[in-house]
Order: sequence, then structure tokens, then C-alpha cells
Amino acid sequence: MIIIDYKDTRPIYEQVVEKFKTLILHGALQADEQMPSVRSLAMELSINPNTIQKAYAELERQGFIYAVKGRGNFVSGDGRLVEERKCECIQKILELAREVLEIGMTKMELIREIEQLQV
Amino acid sequence: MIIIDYKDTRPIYEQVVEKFKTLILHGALQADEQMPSVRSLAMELSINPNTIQKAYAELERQGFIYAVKGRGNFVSGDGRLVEERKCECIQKILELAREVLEIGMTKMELIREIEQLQV
DNA sequence: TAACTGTACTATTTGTGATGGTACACTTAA
DNA sequence: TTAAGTGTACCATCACAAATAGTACAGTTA
Repeated sequence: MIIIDYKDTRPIYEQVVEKFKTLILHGALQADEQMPSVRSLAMELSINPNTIQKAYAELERQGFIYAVKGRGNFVSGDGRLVEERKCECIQKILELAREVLEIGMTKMELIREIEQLQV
Repeated sequence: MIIIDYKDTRPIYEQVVEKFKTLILHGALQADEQMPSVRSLAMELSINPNTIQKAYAELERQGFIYAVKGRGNFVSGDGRLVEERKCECIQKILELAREVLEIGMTKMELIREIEQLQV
């Protein structure tokens, strides 16, 4: 379900956060579905439970999951999260687009690239 | 010429690398133009010369500048760098585009955003 | 009650970024 | 020839974040 890339320079907890955000936004994890427990996921990934705890705390801070003491962590069903992520992506895309246009690419070429994109 | 953003979480040397890459790619720094010396730039930015040295070493590794012992660092005139940067940007853009399309945006909407972009 | 859950600590290790300082080889201009 | 400026290569040190290791406690559930 989650794979850690040790070649990735980003910290482990950040990779875990990203992976779960993607799974939730894509609907692979449904609203109110239970997340793997801190201890079991740590065991599965062969890392420390504290690292998962840190990732879950961050996911909760960002509104992707909610915690219930003694029961577990669960996926939040907040629909606004998708919209927020869309905005983030668009911002980044436009920033990169601005740069690539500044160094000589045309809007036509860029748009052509996107049109040809397979999803 | 170069400004360090201490709110930026990225390391200083990385910011310096990025800034110079942009200046070179945009032609603000011409081929064979002399870079500020390690010591003078460090003085100007109130940081350690070793940090600038690290940034310059990275810029040289990536082919943006070349060093001449005793004389200084100079901008490389390699035209392929612009093409390489374009490819990098496109890759990132397509990656983000793929994500934003997967979570519900349409190609039309995305292309519209780029069309409206002011450069 | 036992086994699971989250949570909160503390201590420690590790790696990277950054600093401070020294030294040496090279180039250039006085 | 000399002095000042260049890059470069070290070393020691500090600061900080990431990650580990371990313990403890409170809540839930079968």
C-alpha cells in the first residue's frame, strides 16, 4: 500500500504523508475508512512507530484524517480537500509554465504537450 | 543580484544555485562572464565562503559555470542547458497535470488556465 | 481482563547544513 | 619580484531535523 523510497531525499514521514494524501484524494481510501494503526504500519514498513505517528499527526493537521483515542485513525470525508489540492497543483503548474515560457517555449508547444498527455 | 530567503526551508547553497541557474538561463549572465568571487559574494550575502563554494561546485557539476584556478568562475556558454531545463520543466508540469486530471479537472479547464497566463 | 488503539514523553544517534579557520596553488597587476 | 586576489581543500565545530529506541498512560473492544 505504501512504499518508502530511500533514494528520495525527502524525510520518510513526509513521503508517508504524500502517499496517503494521494490515496485519499483519489478515493482509494474512502471516508471514515480506518487507517492502518501506527504500530502495524511501522512494523510493515520496518520503521519506527514514532515516524508514522508524526506522519499521521501531519495528516490530521491538514484535515485528511481524524484520530479517535483507543480506536484508531480514520479518513476524513472533507470534499474541500480535493478543491484545495487542485488549486495547489494549478499554482505549481502555472509557476513552471511561466518559467518555461520565459526561456523560449511557446504557449502552443506547451498546450500541445498537455493535449497529448495520456491519463 | 542574489537574495537569500531565510523563510525558505531549502538550504542556502541550494537557493544560490537556483538563482544563478535562472540568471544564466535567462541570459542575464552572458557566456564567459565572470561570476562574483567566492569570498566577495559571501561577504555581500553575509554568509560563509564555504557555502558559496559549495553552490559553485554544484553549478560547475551541472555545467552552468567553469572554474579557472587563480582567476575565477565563469559562465559556461552551453546552449544545451536551456533545452535541458525546458525538458525538466515539462516533465514536472506533465506530472502535476496528470495528478490534477486524475482528481477531476478537465484538460479544457487546464489549458484555459495556461492560455490566460500572463508572461 | 487482555489485546489492541492513540498519545506523550525522554534520550540518543545520525546526517546535513552552515560556520570558522587555515593552508596552498595559481593568476594578475603593481 | 611581490602583494593581492582568485579557487580549492581541508578540519573542527555547532545547530538542527530526522529517525530510532524505549517507556508509560489512557481509551476501546472483544
